[in-house]
This record gives sequence, structure tokens and C-alpha cells, in this order.
Amino acid sequence: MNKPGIPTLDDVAREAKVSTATVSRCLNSPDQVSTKTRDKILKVVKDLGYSPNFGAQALAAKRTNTFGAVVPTMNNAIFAAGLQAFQEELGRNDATLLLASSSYSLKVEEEQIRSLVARGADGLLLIGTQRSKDVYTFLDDRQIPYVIAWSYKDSKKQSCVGFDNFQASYELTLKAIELGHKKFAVISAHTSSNDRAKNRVRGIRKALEDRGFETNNLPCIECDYSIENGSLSFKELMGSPDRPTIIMCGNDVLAAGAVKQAHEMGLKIPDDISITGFDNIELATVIEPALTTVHVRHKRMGMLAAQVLLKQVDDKSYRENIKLDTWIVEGKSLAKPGPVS
Amino acid sequence: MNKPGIPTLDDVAREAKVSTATVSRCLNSPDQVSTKTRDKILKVVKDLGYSPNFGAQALAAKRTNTFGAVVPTMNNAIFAAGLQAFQEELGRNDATLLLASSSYSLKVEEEQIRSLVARGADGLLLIGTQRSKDVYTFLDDRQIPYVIAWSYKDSKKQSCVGFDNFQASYELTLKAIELGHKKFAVISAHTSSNDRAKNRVRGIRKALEDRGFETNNLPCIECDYSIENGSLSFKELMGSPDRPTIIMCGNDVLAAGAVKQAHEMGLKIPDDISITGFDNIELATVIEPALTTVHVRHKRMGMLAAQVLLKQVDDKSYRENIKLDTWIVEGKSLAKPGPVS
DNA sequence: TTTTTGCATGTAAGCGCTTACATTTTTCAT
DNA sequence: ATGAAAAATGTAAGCGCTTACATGCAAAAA
Repeated sequence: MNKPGIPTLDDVAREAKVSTATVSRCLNSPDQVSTKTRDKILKVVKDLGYSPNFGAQALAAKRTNTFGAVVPTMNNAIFAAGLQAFQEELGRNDATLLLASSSYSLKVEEEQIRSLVARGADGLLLIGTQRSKDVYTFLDDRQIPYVIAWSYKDSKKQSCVGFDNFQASYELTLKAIELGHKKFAVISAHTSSNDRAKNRVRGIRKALEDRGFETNNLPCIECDYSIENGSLSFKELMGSPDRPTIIMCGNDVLAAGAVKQAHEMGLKIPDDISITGFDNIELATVIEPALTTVHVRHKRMGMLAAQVLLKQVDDKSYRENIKLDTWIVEGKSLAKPGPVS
Repeated sequence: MNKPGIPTLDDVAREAKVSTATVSRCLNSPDQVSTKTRDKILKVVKDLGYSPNFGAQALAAKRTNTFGAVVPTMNNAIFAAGLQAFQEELGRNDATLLLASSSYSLKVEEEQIRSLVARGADGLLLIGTQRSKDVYTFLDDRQIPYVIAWSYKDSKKQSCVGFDNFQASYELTLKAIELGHKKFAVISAHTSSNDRAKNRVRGIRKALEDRGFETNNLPCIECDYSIENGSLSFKELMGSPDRPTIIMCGNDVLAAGAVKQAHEMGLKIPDDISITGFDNIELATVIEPALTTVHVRHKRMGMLAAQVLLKQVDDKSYRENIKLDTWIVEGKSLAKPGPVS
């Protein structure tokens, strides 16, 4: 009754006539084993089709080579490129990715984080800085390495691989001001639980204030990221008696929705209205006109995040703060405002 | 030296003055435990911040509540919606998702599958039917449940939740023929390792043949799915002396690239050239003109796949084949061919 | 009251692996 | 050839949990 099961380390040991310890060593640190026995063991491993039992390995070795990531959404491509790069870098190091998405809810995110940790994640990739103190305490107590991505924060206690959302947004706004725009409006993700969105809006406000604009009544709609919402928000903003000449969007997805709606309303971009995005995902390049947006080095971010995380696993006290540069990508959706319409 | 560690089942048991078995039962099948002790235990669990050790649990219970998925890519949104739905449905059942991507390589996919299984995945979501026999044998030997998505296949041995790529493509082609198109060209993903792409192309060919077209020299470019490749292929096809009047693309991403390139070449869609897509991802709706494409019920597919998979875990002999309907979404990118240019 | 039944709990044997430590074998300087 | 150091291998104790089985105890049946 023992034959048709999945082979275990014991089976291999017996078949190869060595102890289980030797088999284990042969698999985990081959150079501690003589070439002769190694070959013998590897042959048996192959013959039997042995592959280690994950649970047992995790239990005994106290690590899983599995990393978790909680992203706000998988529904649009914002995180896709970064995640893919993250995953590939993990793969290069024989680790795999456990993925969860939180639908932009801090509460759900917290659950997901706990669940990933409970599943033995050796480390976590988290998006943005904003979450309850409890979460950080939880992770610190268990000494779970994590790295924060998509946001930059100078900190000795936490690693991050991000970029300056505030600054990038600030610069884009300055550019718009220099082109002569006077009436601004903003479509943003909800800022209450999203530090990136918050900083992007802050960047816009600061730039305006620095150039003497009054920002108290800056029209600003907050919604979930989706093309649909971009369209709706655009419609609403353009329905105002005092139409803006430029609408700055929290990301490319919203901007794409805005552009779409502009077409439907028969508005010419950028003659009738300028629109800007953020992220420079592929979407930004295929819509007409191409978006003026902020390029974010998603792939690099994902890859570096994985590297930092892996270092932290080896050295629990290792920390690194990496700030990636961003730059404005000139599309055709931002130009100086046309004559008053 | 025992205090500052992570609490274990033993700690809980000791603190609550019951046996470990009772604690375990309390957590896994609460109704086997009296209300009184249950409350007592749960309080201790909370106080101690106990959370079960994954490896130990997996080892003892022989299941992980973790499911794996290997998608060809995360770089574009083709699989995003389906995966998100899959993940959400798993979440509703206290399971999580292990994700890997294969970059459309069968070899990489096989590795990923083995790796996911080694990591204790209770079941797998696989995209499409095309993979080596060994993989299926491997999975069957270990009795790992899996469900095939994105493709439909009538089979008593395998579960699938998919749609008829061939038929959908066939119908779209018929529609184009009826509009009067005579010169077809195709941009497809590589068909050698991708049954969906293969069937979509087959659908086109069959429709053409059924209507008396010669398909031996149907221009057909195969490339990886990307906007860039869509553009390049489009350029190549339109560089031919005998320009097609319609280019049918294997999916929306390629079509978006084609559309982009058409704009750059100053070609009007659909007057100068018709373009069709496949998948009806959001991208299809924001480009100008909106794509005529095939709607695929991605979300539903993801959700159903999760449900089937969960059923298979409970009952290893359960199998189900679900074919979802698809339909043509009328955009503005397909119309009758203009006068000979 | 005594016996039966069934629920609540405890006991303890693993699950398959890693690794500290012990033991044996090989290598090599003397 | 000899002994010490180094290398290879073996022994066995867990890792933290689940669960079959045994036990205890109160309610139901006789």
C-alpha cells in the first residue's frame, strides 16, 4: 500500500542507500556531498520523480521562497508591468509570487497581508505607504521583510522603491501653467486611502499656489480608477458654467476616459481642452491624441523591489530607499489654451 | 527564551487550559466544540495574536487553500479581468492565488506548473489546452485538480471554462465577407504554442473557404501580443503592393497597434482599411475609432473557473465543461470596403 | 436506578523535511 | 606508517499542526 504514493525524501534515501540527511544536503547544498553519492542520489530523484513536499520544507526550514504582493487592482494595467518585472526577478531567484488584490480598500489590504503572511510569505511587496500602524507593527513583530513601491519615502526603518509623485505632478502642472493655462480642474483617485493620489493632487495645488493661483475652489473630482469614471468626471467638469481649459488626471486610465468623453462631446483636444495623464502605460500611446503624461519606470521599479526584498530576507536589518526618476512624456493632449470658447 | 516568539497552537492550548486538539478543532470545525470553550479559546487566540503556521498546517492537513495560475503574460490586460474575478472568487472561499507567468513559452509554463505544485497548490488554472502530454500526466499522477480556461474542449477527463475561439472568429469573418471585403490579412499571435490563436486563425480561414476564397496565400503575420508588434505588422501588411481592405487581428492589443499605425500612415479607418480585434478589453473602447471586436466574458470565465476548481478539490472526480457565449461588438473599425484606393 | 447513547475533550502518532551533533571515512602533513 | 584535521555521512530531534482513537461525562432511554 506504499507504492503508488508520491515519493518522499525517505523513499529516495532508501533507494539510494543513504540517509535522509544526505539526500537533503544533496538537494540543498550539493557541495557538501561527494560527487559520487550526489550523482547516485540525483539519479534516484529523477527516476522516482521526487519533488520536495512544500509544507514539510517550510515547516522545517522556516522559509517558503514565496513572496506576497498586494496590489490595489488588477483590472487595469497600472500595476501590470511592475508586477511582471517583480515576478520575473523573483523567478530568477527560484522564488514565486503570491498575489492578492485589495480593490483599493485598506481594510481588505490588511486582511490580504495577514493572509499572505499566514501562508508563509517570506516577504511582501506593498503599494504605497498608507496603511494602519497595526499592519506595520504586525509585520515588524514577525520580522517579515517588506518593501514599499510606487511611493518614495526617506526612512531608515522601511525599504522603498518608488518615485516622487508630488514632484512629478508639480512639474507637469508648472508646464501647464507656463503654457498659459489659467483654469484647472482635476480628476483623481480617492485620496483618503491612497498616498500616491494624494501627493499627485498636492503637487498640482502647490504648483498653482507657487504661481499665485487661488486653489480653494479648484474643481477636483475623486473616483475609482476606471475609464468609465474618467468619462463621467470629465462630463461633469465640462458641464460647469466656468469650464476649465485643462483637466489633469490622476492617471492614464482616467485620462483615457476623459479623452473618450471629449470625443463624444465633440471637443477637440488640445484645442478645446487639454488633458494630462500619469503613469505612461501603453494605453497613453494608443489613444488619439497621445497623452501628455508622466513616465514612471514601472519595470525597473518591480525589478528593484524584488532585489531589495531578497536582500532583506538574507539580512533582516537591510534597508534601502530608492527613488526612481520620472519625466514628462510629450503627447499631443497638452498645449496652450485656445481662444476663449 | 520562549516569550517573544510567534505564538503556536501549543501556546494557545496552554493559555486556554485545553488540549491542542481542541484548539485545532475550535479553529477548523467550530461546531465540534462547546460554545463555552470556543469563546475561551477564541479570546486567547485574539489576545495572543495567534495565526496558524502555514507549513505545519499544509503538512498535517495535506492541503494549502492555495491555487495556482499560470498566465502567458501580465503585460497587457487580456487576462487581467478574468484573473481578478478568479482571485475574488477564491477569496470568497478563503483561498488565495499563486500567480506565475510563462511569457507564452510552453517550456516555462511547464516549469511554473511544477513549481506551483511543489509549492502545494491545491489546484491550478491553466490557459488554453496546448501543452505537453507530460504536464497532464504529471498533474493526473498527483491528482492535482486543474481547469482549463480561455479555450473550450469537450472532454470527460478535463474541466474547462472557455469559449469557442474558432466559431467566434468564423462569425466575425463572415460578417466582414458579407460587408463585401475581398482582400483579407491577418495579424495573429504565434500559433504554434497557442491554441486560441490557432483556432482564431482557423476560423478566419474556414469562413473564407466556405465562401469560396482562396486562402493559400492569405497574408498572415505572427508575432507576440503587443501594441508595438501590431503597429509593425500593420505597416508590413500595408506595404504590400496588393493591399488588403481588412486586417483581422488576433486580439485587441494587436488591433490597437494597427489602428495607431494607420493613423500615423494617414489612413482612415474604416474608409481606407477595416480593422478587427478580439477580446473586447477596455482598450478596444478608447481607441478611435472604437474597435469592432469579439466580446469575451472574461469576468464570468474567471469566476466560473474558480468555482469548478473548488468543486474538484472537494470531489476529485468532478469534471465540467462550460462554454461561454461570445458576441460581436460593433465598433466603427469595420465597414464595407471603400472604392479601390 | 442502571444502561445506553452521544457529545466534548484529551492523548499521541505522525505529516516530510532540515540540521545540530555524532560518527565514520578520507586526506595529508609528518 | 601514523595521527590529526577535514570531509562525508549518519542519527535523531524536532518544526507546528491535524486527526484517529480513547476517554470522560451528562443526557436520554430503559
